[in-house]
Amino acid sequence: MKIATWNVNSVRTRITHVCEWLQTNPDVDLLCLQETKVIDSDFPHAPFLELGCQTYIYGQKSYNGVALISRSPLENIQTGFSAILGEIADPSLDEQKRLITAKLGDVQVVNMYVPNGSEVGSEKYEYKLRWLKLLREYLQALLAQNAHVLICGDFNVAIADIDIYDPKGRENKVMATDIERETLDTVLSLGFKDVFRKFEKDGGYYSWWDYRSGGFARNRGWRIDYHFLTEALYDRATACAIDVEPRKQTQPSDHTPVIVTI
DNA sequence: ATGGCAGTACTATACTGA
Repeated sequence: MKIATWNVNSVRTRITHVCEWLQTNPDVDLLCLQETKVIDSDFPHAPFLELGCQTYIYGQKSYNGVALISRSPLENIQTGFSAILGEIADPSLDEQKRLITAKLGDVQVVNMYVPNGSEVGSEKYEYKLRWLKLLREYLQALLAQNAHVLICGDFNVAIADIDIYDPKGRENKVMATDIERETLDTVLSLGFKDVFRKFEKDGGYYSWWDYRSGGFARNRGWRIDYHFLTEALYDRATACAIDVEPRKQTQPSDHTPVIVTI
């Protein structure tokens, strides 16, 4: 089975890119989208249905939004923290639509769009850290119910210096501070492993490049989109690849797909 | 050191992203 993750930076603007990519990659069973940027009633279902895909969405106006595009029907779709955790102490953590989960075969897939954090020390940065702390509780609950859990998406954290084209000064940069890394580490310590690094030990591989200053042409990127797998799934995985082709096209998303084969 | 690019909502420019 192949599961892909892709922050498309607006599913409506990127609809042609996404559908062409699904046609070029017919063996991808499930595509996890982030930053759909559309309310549910305006989601472009038709192009996906025409490709024989099922759509499961969780969106909001202008910002955030996640979706699952699947070749076959999925089961147990749940959106937001509270669907798993019940009432949460800080309801603001469910106001932004960033989290959807479903079962594909024996794998519980979690598709997420972690908050960016804006600037170190800002209100948004604190929100990101609180969001990640609640994510730990959420995943703990899912792990109690499922043997195999795969979490993927835009994590907005480069987990190691090797995942940044130029890590100089990263201690004070959002997406790369020690606090963000440690907070995410605490989540992953529940038993998740970065499957990309099972197959690739070298640097220079990224999933996001700034639109500005020719970031992609100069390969000045960051690896912030991941699949983290529980142990048995990690062992089963046979490949994990970043597909840079969509990033080369005109009017691309600033992120490109990452695909794991299990 | 700074700004640079892009999408949305709106209809000029602010907000957000990373």
